[in-house]
Amino acid sequence: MTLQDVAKAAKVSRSTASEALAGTGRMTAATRQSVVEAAQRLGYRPNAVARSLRTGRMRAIGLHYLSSGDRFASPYFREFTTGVLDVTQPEDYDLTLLSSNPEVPRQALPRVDGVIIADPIADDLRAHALIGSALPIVAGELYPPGMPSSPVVSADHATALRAILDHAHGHGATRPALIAPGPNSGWGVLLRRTFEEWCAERGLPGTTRESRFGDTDPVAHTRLAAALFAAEPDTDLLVVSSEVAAIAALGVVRDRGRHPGVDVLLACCADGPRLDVTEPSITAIDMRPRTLGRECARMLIDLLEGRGAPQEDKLVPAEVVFRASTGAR
Amino acid sequence: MTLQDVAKAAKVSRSTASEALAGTGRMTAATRQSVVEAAQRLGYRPNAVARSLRTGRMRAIGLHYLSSGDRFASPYFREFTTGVLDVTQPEDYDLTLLSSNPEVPRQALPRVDGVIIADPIADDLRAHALIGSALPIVAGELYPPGMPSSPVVSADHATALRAILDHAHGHGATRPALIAPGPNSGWGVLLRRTFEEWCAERGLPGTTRESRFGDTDPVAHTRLAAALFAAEPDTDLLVVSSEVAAIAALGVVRDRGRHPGVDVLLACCADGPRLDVTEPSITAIDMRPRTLGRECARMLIDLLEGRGAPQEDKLVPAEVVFRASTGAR
DNA sequence: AGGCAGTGCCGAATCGTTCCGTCAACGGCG
DNA sequence: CGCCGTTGACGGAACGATTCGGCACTGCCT
Repeated sequence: MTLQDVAKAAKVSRSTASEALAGTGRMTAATRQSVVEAAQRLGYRPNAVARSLRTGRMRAIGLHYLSSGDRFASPYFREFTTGVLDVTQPEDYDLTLLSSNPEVPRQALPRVDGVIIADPIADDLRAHALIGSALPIVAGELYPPGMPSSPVVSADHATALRAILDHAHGHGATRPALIAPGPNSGWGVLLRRTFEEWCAERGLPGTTRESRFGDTDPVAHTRLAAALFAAEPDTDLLVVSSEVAAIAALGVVRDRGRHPGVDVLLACCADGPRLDVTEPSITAIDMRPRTLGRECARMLIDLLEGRGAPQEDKLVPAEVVFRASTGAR
Repeated sequence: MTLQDVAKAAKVSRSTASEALAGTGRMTAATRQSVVEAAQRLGYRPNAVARSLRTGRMRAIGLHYLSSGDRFASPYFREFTTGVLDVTQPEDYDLTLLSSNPEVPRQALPRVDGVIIADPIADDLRAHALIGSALPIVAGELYPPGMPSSPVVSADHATALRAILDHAHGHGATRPALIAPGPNSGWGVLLRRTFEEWCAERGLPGTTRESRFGDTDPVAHTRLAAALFAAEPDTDLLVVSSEVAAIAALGVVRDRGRHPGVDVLLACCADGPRLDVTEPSITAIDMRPRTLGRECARMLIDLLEGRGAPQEDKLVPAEVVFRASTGAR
């Protein structure tokens, strides 16, 4: 059922049929009408692929995660995706979750008008390929250093982290430590830099350790926290990056006979549902993933539709949820 | 950067270039090599749209929800989607969340090889359009009566519901009631039929009420439950369909001075995170959305790749999580 | 030498649209 | 009557790949 068939049925040429249905071109109302009726009658539906080939437009945007399958199990990415849908839906864009099976590197360019890269990671080859593809790209969260970049929408982790540090300092903490991802994640870099700057400003000795971005293995996190306390037994404030790490850290603090929320303050850079129900509950940064997703999609679509001109990086506020682990009652 | 350019650079024809890169055709190793190098050098990436137009294959499947934006906020659909990704990812298929902005009905056929319809609803025009499109379709959950259908993967709600009813009956319940969605959802129809059959088998008087599929307004559910108890004050077992409805029902039971889990047993046909923390916690059916998503994707991809031939409906087991509301200690 | 089987590469058609240039018909006007 | 502007519709060239039949050439066998 192609345009050709409709044209034949309406006894006009392909081009006339096309223009009739598109509402463009010059023709009598009667002609247009008869084409529309023929299309209706035959149940004609335009072939989106052919149309896209001709026009170069897809009305779809892509979403790329480092290994989507696993990532998608995390509440953060689900929320992020929901935020993206909040915008693509009313704008009538499809959202394509780009496959990222690392064993089958995709050669061809995705069938989308632009791509959102959620949390770009330095060694993600697919992300590099996308960035090098001339497709419009918007990133959710900062690029790690040395990665080719694009406009970025990120949460204001720095301000939020400082709020936590200030708060803990106000409660008497003077031996802070940070466990955060290494330099392959822009987020880790920012956390570390912010932490170190803050320590320098206060003249405090800051300890840092490096975790693996996206690591959900509690054992690894426990080991990391234990090693940190072994080396720096006087630590009285520990900031970790992920929910899993926070829960692991809680266990380690307890095992050492210390009292979380009292003589060791604990905080997490990424809020999660479990942090509210631990004992004590754990202070965390709400990164506003849904808002972030929304802003990414908004920026990308504005870019594609040529609305506004800005295309500058955007910072969305993040909020600290203070809980018992930093002394809140 | 098209195949043409590569061909020119390698001093061969378009067709030879195409075949060289695809690994097909007959040519000397040297020729093939030089094409590959030219492609490499020029940074050539095949245009997926052109390729799809020619071959008719997209290597992408679509996912349709009734109004994706909202739906996607629900844990059920997120889990379902994660399950779909579990399969599409390793198979290297993209997953397109089909836009379903109801105000801009899509004319064109989606750029996908097949579609999964999650929870088909009778009055969903887009679902009808998809089914009528000759694209391979797999549905997650039963079709409502009167809807054109396709292979279906569904959870075994009937067995699970019967398990709940039997269990409650064993605890002495003799006045059962069911509040479930009406005939526009296959799920609602199944629940109602199962309930009525069970009541008939036991010779018990069963009361039923109709809720709106996907309704997340607590007020509506409260009203429904209150009306039910007003009409049938002796009800000693209430089964509702959704998390929101269950929590609303709990309130209603309490307001009437009855004791949920003791003199009124309560159960829900769809488990959710909050049902575990209510007081008393509420017995519910775990519909295994992730498994369901996986099975849908598996079936669709098998269909597309021509593997196996079955394409028969599939039933995945659902499990009842017995909690305090049905008398579990 | 002539025939025949292989080999290596190319030309051209095709997928279904969109869009621009062209053209015949027609009516109005000087 | 001849010219011109307008109208309505059409033809054909893209868009960028895939695919297959065919053609020239080589080398071997008889």
